[in-house]
Amino acid sequence: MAPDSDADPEQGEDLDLAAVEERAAAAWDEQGLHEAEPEPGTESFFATYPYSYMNAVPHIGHAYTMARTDFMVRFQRMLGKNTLFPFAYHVTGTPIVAAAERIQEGDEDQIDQLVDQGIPEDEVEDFDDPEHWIESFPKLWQRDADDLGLMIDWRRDFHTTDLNPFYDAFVRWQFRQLEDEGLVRRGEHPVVWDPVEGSVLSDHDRREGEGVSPEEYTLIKLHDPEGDRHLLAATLRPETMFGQTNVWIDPEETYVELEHEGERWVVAEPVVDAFGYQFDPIEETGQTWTGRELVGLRVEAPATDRRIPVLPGSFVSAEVGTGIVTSVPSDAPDDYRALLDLQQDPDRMEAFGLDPEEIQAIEPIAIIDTPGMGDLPAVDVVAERSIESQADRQALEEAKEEVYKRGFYEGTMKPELARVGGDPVQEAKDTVQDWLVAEGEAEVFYELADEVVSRGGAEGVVKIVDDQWFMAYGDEDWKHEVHRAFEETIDCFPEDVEQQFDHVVDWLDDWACTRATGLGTKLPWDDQWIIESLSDSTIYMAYYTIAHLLEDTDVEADDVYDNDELFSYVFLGEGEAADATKGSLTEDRIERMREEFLHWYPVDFRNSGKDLIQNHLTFMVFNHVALFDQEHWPRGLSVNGWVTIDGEKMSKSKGNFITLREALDEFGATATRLGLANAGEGLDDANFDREFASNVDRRLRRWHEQVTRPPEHTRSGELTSADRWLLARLAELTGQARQAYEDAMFRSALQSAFFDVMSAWNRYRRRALGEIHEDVWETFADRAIRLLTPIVPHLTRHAWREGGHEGHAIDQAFPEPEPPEDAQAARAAEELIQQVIDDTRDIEQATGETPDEVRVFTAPDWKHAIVETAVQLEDKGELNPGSLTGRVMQNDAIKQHGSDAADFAQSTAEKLSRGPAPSLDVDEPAVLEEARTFLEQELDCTVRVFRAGEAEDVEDGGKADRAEPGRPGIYVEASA
RNA sequence: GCGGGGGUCGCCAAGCGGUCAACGGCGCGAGGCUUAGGACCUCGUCCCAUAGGGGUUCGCAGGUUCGAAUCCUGUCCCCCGCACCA
Repeated sequence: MAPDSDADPEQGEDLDLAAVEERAAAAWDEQGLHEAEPEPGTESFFATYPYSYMNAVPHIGHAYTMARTDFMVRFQRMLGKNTLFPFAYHVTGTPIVAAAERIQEGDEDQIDQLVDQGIPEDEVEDFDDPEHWIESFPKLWQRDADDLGLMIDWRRDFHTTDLNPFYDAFVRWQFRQLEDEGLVRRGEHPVVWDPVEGSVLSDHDRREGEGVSPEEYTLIKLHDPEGDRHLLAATLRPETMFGQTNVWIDPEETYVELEHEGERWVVAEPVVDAFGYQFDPIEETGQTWTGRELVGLRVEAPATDRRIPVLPGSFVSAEVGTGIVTSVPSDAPDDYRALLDLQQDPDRMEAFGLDPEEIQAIEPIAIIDTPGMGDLPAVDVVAERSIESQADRQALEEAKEEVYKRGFYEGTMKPELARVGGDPVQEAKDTVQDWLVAEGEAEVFYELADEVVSRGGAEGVVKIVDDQWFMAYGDEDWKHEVHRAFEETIDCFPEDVEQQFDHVVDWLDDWACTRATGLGTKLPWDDQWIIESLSDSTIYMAYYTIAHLLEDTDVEADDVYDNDELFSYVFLGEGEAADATKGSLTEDRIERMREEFLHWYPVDFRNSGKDLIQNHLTFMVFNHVALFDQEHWPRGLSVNGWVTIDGEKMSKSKGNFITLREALDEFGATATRLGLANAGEGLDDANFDREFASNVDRRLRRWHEQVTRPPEHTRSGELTSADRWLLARLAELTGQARQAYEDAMFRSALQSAFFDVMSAWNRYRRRALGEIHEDVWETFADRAIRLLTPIVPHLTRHAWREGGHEGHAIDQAFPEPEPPEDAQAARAAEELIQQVIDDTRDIEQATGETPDEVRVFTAPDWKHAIVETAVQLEDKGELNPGSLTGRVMQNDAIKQHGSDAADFAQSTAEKLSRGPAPSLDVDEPAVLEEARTFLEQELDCTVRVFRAGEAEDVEDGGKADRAEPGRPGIYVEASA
């Protein structure tokens, strides 16, 4: 299409937005607008959006985040920067594989999901192969992103995992680098395990228990000296071990003996399997007991110097922990209530052969000080809540919650306790656990907080793997460098999130960075592991700079694979290009990559949803800091909230889930973009208002008409005060819009660039009585188009060309404010006019009369003189009623007004100390006289303007005396 | 509990020491335009008021200040995160 062939085929017709969008997209394509090439000597702006996972099409939330990135890119382009906005496809991990499996199985839910996303039913079966997802979804993303008008350079796209040998090579290089720096470490890790499949049971493979993860228990070894074995009691609160008074077992349960590394352990029978996954080797000795048989045993408990008895507790369940509970009646309501139950039941004691005297003697031991609670919180809470029995499960759960929370977060250990006396409970917990484990008095054990069932129907268990790889994000030196990056190189949008990042950096610990299953890149030095999805995507923005020079070129993958010299040279400047040359990979080509990287890097703006603060965005900074020179650390991180639809959270069940495709089909690109800009800004959840998106169309048409069609009545020559006012206002709005765009506050930008510009224009047209100055209109149209271009580029391109300009709106410079020289006076004049209108309307409203004639009396010179003096005094900080009165009374022209002058001085001094001074450089009579016709139109009556003191012959109702600078006296004459 | 962010005129939402009865949008009311409706434009939309004013407001209670929606303290409530999940 020739550049001019679209010159307004529908001029005079209704604006056909869809056609406008289509032509703009075609023209940009033709122009190669989206294809970013390094331009030496030009400042670059590299913006990215975290590539999305290719198991679904983009929805309106993705669109929000992507559009914001695009707004910024286009704005920066208009500032003259060379911009790059690339995109890629994330396919690492298990979801795609799992979903493909479900299609194979004919899973209806999964099929429906695909159909809901717009996949034709007869194509659904093709999605039984993960690679089909990887081929299909990127196309849909590309289609929708293009239709939304994102300025993406698709030549640089790619997908992750070893299905893409080039990216695979890049990630392998990255991990070898990290490994060299000692930042990838190996350790133990509890995982949820599918015992049937013999593999990790990831969230996506679960039928039940999504999101459930292992909980850490401490197994306390309660030594039975008689039998030289240990009863293993499971607890979440090892720090309370100082308060043990007894042990609870379920008398109806079977207990078995296990042997592990020479020790004999006793646990309830149902938990034996779980032990098999966490303790290796472990064997059953064949010895078993009923719980009843264990009652009365006396065991030695760690952290106490007493032998404590094993007692029957009906609340004990083998479903939780080990079926053995160590009893801390001071802090555990369950334990205390069970103790009371037993103590109050002589028959039961007798039935179990217990000595009532001994049982009665058991008392809770105070171990924790909690502000606002007694020494024995469990005792207090059981009494307060009148809990009558250990069988009252719900009341006890609530009581436990209350006591645990308060104790854990606010309590401190009693000072007399060994090792942890005086410590906060939160710290003591770890201290005691470490101590007991080190002494061999306890073991760590994991259990699932809730049931997990695999899609195959197997019940998930916890398994300890001992060869898990971690990113060492817990490393203090590394954290320190990351903090420095936030201080020195990174700007956060909005600024507040920097504190959140700091916090995340502080609490972040080592991150399990490999998985046993799913798609991904194999860990280079241990290929049974696959690098997980958050770890293979931390520095890939660098890969964008060269992706198009590797993929879909004649470069052979083999020449890149494990060619670490290549990446080290391109990204780090290490070595020489010649070192990395290999086969198809020529030195020229390598230099070209280096040039691209140096031109584009670092990332200037990375925009994502706020959910990525605590993982991806932080990881990204960690990895950049570890690998790159400081000059290539990220520069800008931008975060936005979630998108709600018409004020409600988007969800499939509510039926308000909108894909980007649906939005585009319903509203078109322009209204969708405007709706997204209007949806929100900052961290708050944004609201995509469908009504706005469909109604904004009308506003756009009107906008379009006004910026493209010259007004009917124009004039030229001298500028009037109305003209100057509009120019001043446009300058002001330009400044505001510019600042808002810079800060990624796009709703504010839209407010200034669109709504406020239009409302200023409306006022101007009335104010100018329909006689529009042709230069002013030109300026208005030019500003309106440019200011809005980052948000609705299709429409502004069209408007720009209709205005007879060459090229694209997007190629124009973003305007500078450039206020006219007399802007201040122009605005003050307009304020004066509006003041008269407002005051008159107030009077009308108060009196209920409709005026026939309004007489406006401007303040006399002597009042101006007083205000002027007041301003001078204020500037010197000497303004008060006395000083002002004294000063002005030295002036004979003022003094002759006697007490009127004194009173006015008094009130002026008071007013100025509170608010701003009225503008004194307005020739009020002239301004009002010039605006008289306008005033008459607005007030719908005759308006006459007088200088105070020059109108003795008209009735002024005493209002002429009221006149003040900036606030003329007004007399309303009404018939009726 | 910890970290972050909030509670503003029916709804959404700006403001974050004086220019604030408090921007803007939606909704609602009135007028203009129009054959009518819609769209558009204007005015109004806490209470009182026949003169541009007064009163009471910005979760609640105190406080600092000549002056507070804005600062401080306390208190109640809401949202997000506290991970190994993409």
